[in-house]
Amino acid sequence: MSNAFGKGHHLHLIDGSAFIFRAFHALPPLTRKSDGLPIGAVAGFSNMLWKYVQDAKGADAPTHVAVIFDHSAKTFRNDIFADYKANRPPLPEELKPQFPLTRDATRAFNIACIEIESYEADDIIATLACQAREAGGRATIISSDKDLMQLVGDGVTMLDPIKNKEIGPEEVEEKFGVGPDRVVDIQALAGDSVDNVPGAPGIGIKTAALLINEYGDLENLLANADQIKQPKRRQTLIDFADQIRVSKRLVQLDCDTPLDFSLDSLEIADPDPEALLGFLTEMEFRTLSNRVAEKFGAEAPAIPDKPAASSTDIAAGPDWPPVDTANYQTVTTEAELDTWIASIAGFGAVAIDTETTGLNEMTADLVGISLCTGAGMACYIPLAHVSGGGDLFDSGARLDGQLALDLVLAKLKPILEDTAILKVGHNIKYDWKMLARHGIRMAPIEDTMLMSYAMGSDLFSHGMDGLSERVLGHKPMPIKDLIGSGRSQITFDQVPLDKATPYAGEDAEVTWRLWQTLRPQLSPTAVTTAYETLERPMVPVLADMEMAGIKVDQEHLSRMSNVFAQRMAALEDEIHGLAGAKFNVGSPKQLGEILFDQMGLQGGKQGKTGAYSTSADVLEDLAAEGHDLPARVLDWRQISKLKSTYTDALQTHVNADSGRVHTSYAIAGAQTGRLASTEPNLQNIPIRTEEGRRIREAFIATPGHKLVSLDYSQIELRVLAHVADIPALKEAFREGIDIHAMTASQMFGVPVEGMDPMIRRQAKAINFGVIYGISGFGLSRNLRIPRAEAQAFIDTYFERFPEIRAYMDQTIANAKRDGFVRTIFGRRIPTPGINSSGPQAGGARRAAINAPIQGAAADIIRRAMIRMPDAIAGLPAKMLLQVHDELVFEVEDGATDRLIDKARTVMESAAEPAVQLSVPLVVDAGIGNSWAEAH
DNA sequence: CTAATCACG
DNA sequence: GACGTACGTGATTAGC
Repeated sequence: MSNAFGKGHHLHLIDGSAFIFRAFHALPPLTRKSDGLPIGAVAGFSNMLWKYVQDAKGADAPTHVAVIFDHSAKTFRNDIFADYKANRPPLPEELKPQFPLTRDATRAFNIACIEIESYEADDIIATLACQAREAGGRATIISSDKDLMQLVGDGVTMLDPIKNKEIGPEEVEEKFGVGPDRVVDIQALAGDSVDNVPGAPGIGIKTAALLINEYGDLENLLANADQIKQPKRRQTLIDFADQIRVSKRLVQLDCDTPLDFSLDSLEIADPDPEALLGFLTEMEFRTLSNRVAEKFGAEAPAIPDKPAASSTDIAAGPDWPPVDTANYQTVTTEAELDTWIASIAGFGAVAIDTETTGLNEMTADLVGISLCTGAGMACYIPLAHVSGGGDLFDSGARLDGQLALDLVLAKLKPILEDTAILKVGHNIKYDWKMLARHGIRMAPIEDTMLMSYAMGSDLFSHGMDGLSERVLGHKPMPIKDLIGSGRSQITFDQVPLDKATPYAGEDAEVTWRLWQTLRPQLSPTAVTTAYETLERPMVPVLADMEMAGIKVDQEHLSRMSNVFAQRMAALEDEIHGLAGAKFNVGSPKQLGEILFDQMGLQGGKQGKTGAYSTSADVLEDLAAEGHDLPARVLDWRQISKLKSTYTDALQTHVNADSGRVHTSYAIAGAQTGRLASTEPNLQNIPIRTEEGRRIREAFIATPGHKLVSLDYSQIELRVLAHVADIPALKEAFREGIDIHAMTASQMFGVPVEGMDPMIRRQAKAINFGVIYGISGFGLSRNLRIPRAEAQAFIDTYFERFPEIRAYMDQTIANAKRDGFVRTIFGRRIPTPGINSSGPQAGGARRAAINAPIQGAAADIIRRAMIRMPDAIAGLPAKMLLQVHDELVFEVEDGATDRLIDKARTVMESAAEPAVQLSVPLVVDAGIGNSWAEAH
């Protein structure tokens, strides 16, 4: 088919830019392993081209093909209208270096690659489509861009590559309400916010279609605009006629782009396997090169699956062999240990992992330590292994041949505390605490879990096994293989050494490799500062807080449990009486059946499971209608919750040695940068009800001490005022005005003095709603007011504080562009699902709006906590707890005022010097013998 | 092991 | 124009 393009020929025109952006947003931020070059969009683009090449054979196969790109942002349309496409967000940094590579990819596939200065891809596509048509052939535009739809018809069709659906004249008419030949008229009228085509204000596609169908075309419409019946519409068309004509010139695609090649040069040709595989190998696309090689019957190119040496003194080794767990040394002599110590000192860094008898660092015992200084260079130092269960007589006896724990720790201590030697761990807080219990305070440290967290990838969890599998392509042996699970589970000290050494050594080596791999990626993802100032320094601070624990009055809890038990029994009797039957009050299923089936109360089925909802909301509504049973169930549930989750459970967490409760904080637990508290969770101790607040009386200071609580006042609203730059809000915070009253005053025009508490409550709900990405529905439910009323509140709010809207729009745009948002301190927070459609999209948007606010507040208190130990070093005081915006200290009786003074200063200036907030931070303080008194 | 519920900021 | 609906957590219990 080498004759000139004409009848029987079929030209495919691929919208290259659309492919690139789709690839960029569809894929996680992949980087080339050898040098960290961002490569995700190129990878996706190449995959799409490969798929295209595979599919483009068959009945309706193209004879000619080209991929068309935009050359640069500035085009001749900017001469027509300076602001054309002016509100496009800037290109993501990671994407920029990928543009030239997508051209290389196109050429590697042996497909014509076309771009022309000062013309858009759309112009070139239009011109080529025209030429194909005039030559008597056909053209298919592979794109879903609505701007190209005007070209459809008469031998030209479009193909939506996502839905794999053809777009013909019918589909165009469905979208625009007119045929392809009038699409530009519609676009000229309706404008386009994405491309910043102004159009006519207040006229959308629907109205435009109505008008064009009535008047035939745009010129006729404008000429007869004075006959339009609707006065506003008439005036708009008369006033904005010029702007509409300019808009038409912006959207109109002509067939006169100067081309220096002919259609014939676009004739399809098979790719040259060598060139294609060369390109894919250079990009290090393993899967795709294998596929391509298989197709061509060529040998799959070798792509090293190891990262290259990073810019560090410590050689990573250019060619890591696969992890080999068979040859790790079991260190059992002093000489061996000394050799390792000398080697670590020489390397200047060591990956370390501790093996223990349990998951709780406060109660587990140290069993052994593994170390790694490079690929294949790992050892395990057993310290407290015992003989296994196999031998009844010997079981539980300490195994011979192990070095003494005290000796090993004494020898390791200088290395582990040497400021010139890095200690690398995965979740190193655990190991830090294990060693701190033996008097070793490791420094300096690195934590690969926190590196992964700081990078803010939503691709995988930050646990070592998952991270290793995905980052290193290596699946570590599961701990279950050694200790089993369930009833027959043993502790690590019972694991025989020939199994313990490979396992423990592997953990250290994987940690080492993760460190070598992740650390060079901190900088390209611009999270080095976040990692170094917000994550890593938290480790020793939290470890100290967790080890300190808080004193709990166990008898107080026990007494409360007894009281609660009696009240629950009484309530159960009453409930059974009201129901006329005995049932498990704690079973939502049984309760639902009693309420809605037996008693016939109103309240529909909910959710996928078809079960009735018996949530507090539902029960409260029923109680308000005067039903006693749901009211009693609500009482029962409150007591039951307090008993089972707090008064009972807390007692079991009192440490036998310290008599205190030691929580554990997850640094990488929450997406937003907040901490999470577990075992027990001390961040959700009741306070909102009088009943629950009494549980806080059980958290007490040790004799001669007080508990001091300092909490940030309205920190999230202050952060919002700063990041969204809302003058009215900032002013109020600077003046120290009641912020909710101010909001109410602004919205409802009432004076702050003598304000109705009801009005203030509504304003408060709106203020919080804004932080969460408010909706009329949500607010109406929260305030129990009609939806329309709630929506009116929100409208007024946005009118009074227009900056909020701008902030929200900007944040969502950033999230869509990058797949993450950042706090003002540089923390990166992933926004998964932000580019999805469907019901989850709304949730993703609200999360994206909330993340920089909640995250910045989390950053601020982290910064305060990190500085706190030094700031209060001279005082007889310990920091014990963090509850998101509150810090709790235990302080000697005479030092409370000095502590408050120091701690408050640190907290109120915590944002500085990184960020100079435009609102003051205010910290309230309280002192008491119990947490209830102090808060 | 998941869903429902409810405790906190 | 419809559709679903406040953000972030952890612990407990029921029930498959």
